[in-house]
Amino acid sequence: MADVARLAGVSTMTVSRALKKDGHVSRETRKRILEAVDELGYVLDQSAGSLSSRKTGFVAALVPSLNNSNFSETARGITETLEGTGLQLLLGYTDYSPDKEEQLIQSMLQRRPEGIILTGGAHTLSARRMLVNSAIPVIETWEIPEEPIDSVVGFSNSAVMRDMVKALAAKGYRKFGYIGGTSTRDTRGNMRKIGFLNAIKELDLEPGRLISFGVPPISIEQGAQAIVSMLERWPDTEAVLCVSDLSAFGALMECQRRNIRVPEDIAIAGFGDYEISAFCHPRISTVNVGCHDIGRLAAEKLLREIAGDEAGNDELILTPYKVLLREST
Amino acid sequence: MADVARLAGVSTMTVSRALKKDGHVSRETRKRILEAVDELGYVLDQSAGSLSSRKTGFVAALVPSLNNSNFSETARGITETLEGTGLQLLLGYTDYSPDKEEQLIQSMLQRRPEGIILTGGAHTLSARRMLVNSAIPVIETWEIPEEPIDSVVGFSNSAVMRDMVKALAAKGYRKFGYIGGTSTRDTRGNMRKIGFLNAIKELDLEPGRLISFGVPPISIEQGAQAIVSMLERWPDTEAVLCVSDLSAFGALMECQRRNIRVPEDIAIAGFGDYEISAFCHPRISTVNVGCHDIGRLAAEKLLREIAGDEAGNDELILTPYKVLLREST
DNA sequence: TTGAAAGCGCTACCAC
DNA sequence: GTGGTAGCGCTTTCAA
Repeated sequence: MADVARLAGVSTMTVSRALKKDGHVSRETRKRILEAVDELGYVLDQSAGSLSSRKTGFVAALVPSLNNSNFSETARGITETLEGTGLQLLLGYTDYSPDKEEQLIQSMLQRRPEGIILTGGAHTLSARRMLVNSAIPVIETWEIPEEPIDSVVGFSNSAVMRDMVKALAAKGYRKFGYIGGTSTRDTRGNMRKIGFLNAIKELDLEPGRLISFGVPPISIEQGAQAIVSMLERWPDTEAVLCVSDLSAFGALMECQRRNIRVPEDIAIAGFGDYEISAFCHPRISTVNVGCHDIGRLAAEKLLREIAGDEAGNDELILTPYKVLLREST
Repeated sequence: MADVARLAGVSTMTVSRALKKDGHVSRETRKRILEAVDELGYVLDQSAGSLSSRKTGFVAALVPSLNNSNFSETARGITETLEGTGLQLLLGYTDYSPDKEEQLIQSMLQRRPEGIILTGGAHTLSARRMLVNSAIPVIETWEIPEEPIDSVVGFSNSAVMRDMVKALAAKGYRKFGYIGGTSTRDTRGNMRKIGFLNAIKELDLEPGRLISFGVPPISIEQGAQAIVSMLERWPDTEAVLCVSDLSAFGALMECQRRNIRVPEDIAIAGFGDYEISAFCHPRISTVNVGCHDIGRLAAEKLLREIAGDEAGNDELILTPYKVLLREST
């Protein structure tokens, strides 16, 4: 920067101002400076700037996984909302592990982000402590934690599944099965299973018929394998709910391979409203939980807190969801 | 850090050393320091450390998009390889736009990454200049640029499509159609189309039958719409190649809806070997280009260049691909 | 509108 | 194994 200043015949301070949008610098001084910048191929060093201004321009976001999951939509919502704000997203993958989350939180906080967006409300004690100590806004998403750290953008995963069971029961189905992952670490998956079980109990239907298969996020292939297990153990199952659309799709395709008609022989429903469910044949019933909006709303709330407009106001933003009944049920 | 040093009764320098893995600090001094760190809830400030050590610990990677695309696999390969190296990934989405890429490169370089991974070889002049000026290792991926900036990890998109056409021609298909996106900005998509056309010419088959539909990455729905156009204009088409598996899947499902048999009435092939293609019914013929490996190899090469082992040695790493013929052809 | 001085929080370097 | 000093490249603050 000193080189640029010298070439333009000004002080570094003036260069610094010229490089910001708001800087009060005369038109022609700025022009001279920008020419010098261009000639030298100078690129501002933000790490130095951050240290001095005590604003890093970072925002951290932690998701369980990005591949084949709804969280990629949420991440996109965050990214799009941050675009143009000058904030850079630091993205981390927890792989559904609280320990890995803790480790990521620590390394993210070393970068001094101005805010952080988390998935879910299950964190290690140490992680909670670091977050509180950091004194930056924290947004938890995708569920409703019992003890939120700060603000929340989410919905009740159990209520969603309960609604789906009821919607299908209203169509006459009585013998329900559920396909989910094996891990207890996927708290959202667990809540969905609980919602399923509660609905079965409320409706006084036959319990049981739970197949756990694969580590979240469970794949198409695992959905296919799970439906085979399901039909071996309980051949008279009438409707199967899956923890996600991908497993539902795997189950559907496996049925087609085995000439099991969907929905005549068995109904299949998923979760997440992936594009695949809307265009496969038959189309899969599912739930749209507004993944993209969760990201957008979380980022917007974070921006407001960072701006100081709503600092410290812990808000619970409930996001809407919609059960979509389609040809597969 | 001064607070920690005071509490532990040492200098800040010793605290700094204790907080690195390699620091030469006595067992008990380190213990005392870590206790002080814990008591005060101190978290190291890496932006200050970066400024001083002139190592930011950042690596930048730019991909066209993450949602429903092979690039999410590549990003995962990069992330996994970087894990445990202490390097933090800065991820950016160019949306297939060279201008947006240029803008992202500029903002990434302000963070002083120690290396950068790009998708493709088409960059604006200004972007190329910034990259060269930055003097950090640059890895271009997913294609073979005519004028690489530095090292490359990729394959020939046109050769892949040519091979696919030939594999299908060997099975007896003669009247080929191609479904791709409308944008000229997706250079990989363009190269695939060129490979398709070249193969048709080499085999002396009937030309034409190109449907362009939608902005990349083209969706399942757009694949469905495209096959409808294709069959309206050229009802006797025998085999359709799609720019990606998602569009192939959309085309396949649309055929099922219209009771057009695949592959008896028409054969369909995709690109990318998405999980969906291996498990839908019928399974879709496609090409596996090792998306995950591209990410892994690019990150590994970058790490070697950053370590200085291979600094400045511009390498071309050709990644293998494999045509997979399945039930849909 | 511009400049000078001070210092952000850490680590490189060298001394002990 | 440990500490003192200097300084990374910028922005804040205050003065002109």
